[in-house]
Amino acid sequence: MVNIKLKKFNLEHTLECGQIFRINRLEEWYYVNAQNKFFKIRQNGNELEYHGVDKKFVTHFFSLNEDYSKILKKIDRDKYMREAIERYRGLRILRQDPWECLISFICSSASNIPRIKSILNVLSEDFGKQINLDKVCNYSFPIPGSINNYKKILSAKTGFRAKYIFETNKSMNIKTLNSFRTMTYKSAKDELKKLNGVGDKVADCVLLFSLGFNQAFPVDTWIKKVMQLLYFDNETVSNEKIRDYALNYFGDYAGYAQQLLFMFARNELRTPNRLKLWKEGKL
DNA sequence: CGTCAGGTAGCCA
DNA sequence: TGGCTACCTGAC
Repeated sequence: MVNIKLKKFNLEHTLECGQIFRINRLEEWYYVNAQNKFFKIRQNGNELEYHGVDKKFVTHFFSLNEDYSKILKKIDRDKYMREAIERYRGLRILRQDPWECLISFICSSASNIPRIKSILNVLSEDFGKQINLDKVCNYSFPIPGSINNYKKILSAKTGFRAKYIFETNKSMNIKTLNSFRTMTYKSAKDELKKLNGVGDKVADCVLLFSLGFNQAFPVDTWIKKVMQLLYFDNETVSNEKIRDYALNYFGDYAGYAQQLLFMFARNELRTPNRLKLWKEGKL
């Protein structure tokens, strides 16, 4: 059991903001597959209850040892961010396993969440190890080197991503991934982008969600829309320009700003019209 | 049936 | 650099 103020952590926002795919909600419990673990966790006010992992794991995995107030203070730059913070307060960046995160986001390109989930589950069933919790059967994410059957990868409905997964499985390992942690943001990103199937967006996701680069600012379609509207007078600008602007504007914790804005844009401003109305204060 | 979805590689100016 | 387009697949 962990006690943490609701204002400083929100399990639902943290797990449902798209940074992790292998989660399942069953009534008030979240069943989570991550880092070789299969555990369940729920939040009741200021209390976190969990089975299958210990306090040390939970504290680390959910970044509970980060100074949340300090982070919010740094990104709270304007009325837009303030509103995103108010609505999704308690959202934290997870500390995921870099390998699992890398493969997951390679799978995410030009896809959607249900499909990504399905691919990752099939890959785990085919190449991972069985783990049980409460008689619920599940599979750990396959370790580097073990996703080595191209036909099986393809039959997980990975499509054109199959070759990226197959190649990455051959060339990448945990040690190399971990060595990126001590590099500069730019060097680490360049290294990741050497992998086929890894571009700016996927690299930034891996850097932010698993390698500790809190300044990484993944630019996807939602972030692009909301950033253009709020900070570029609704003009079309390149992803690179958006990223540079965000890094400069939000600073060391730009990644937290990205997640909050992403949630806000995706959940509440689905249509461009709503987005515009919101900016004009008419929502 | 076309379009589109949390992108990227490859090609060309 | 900047601007295309094809790419697996499945849900509208």
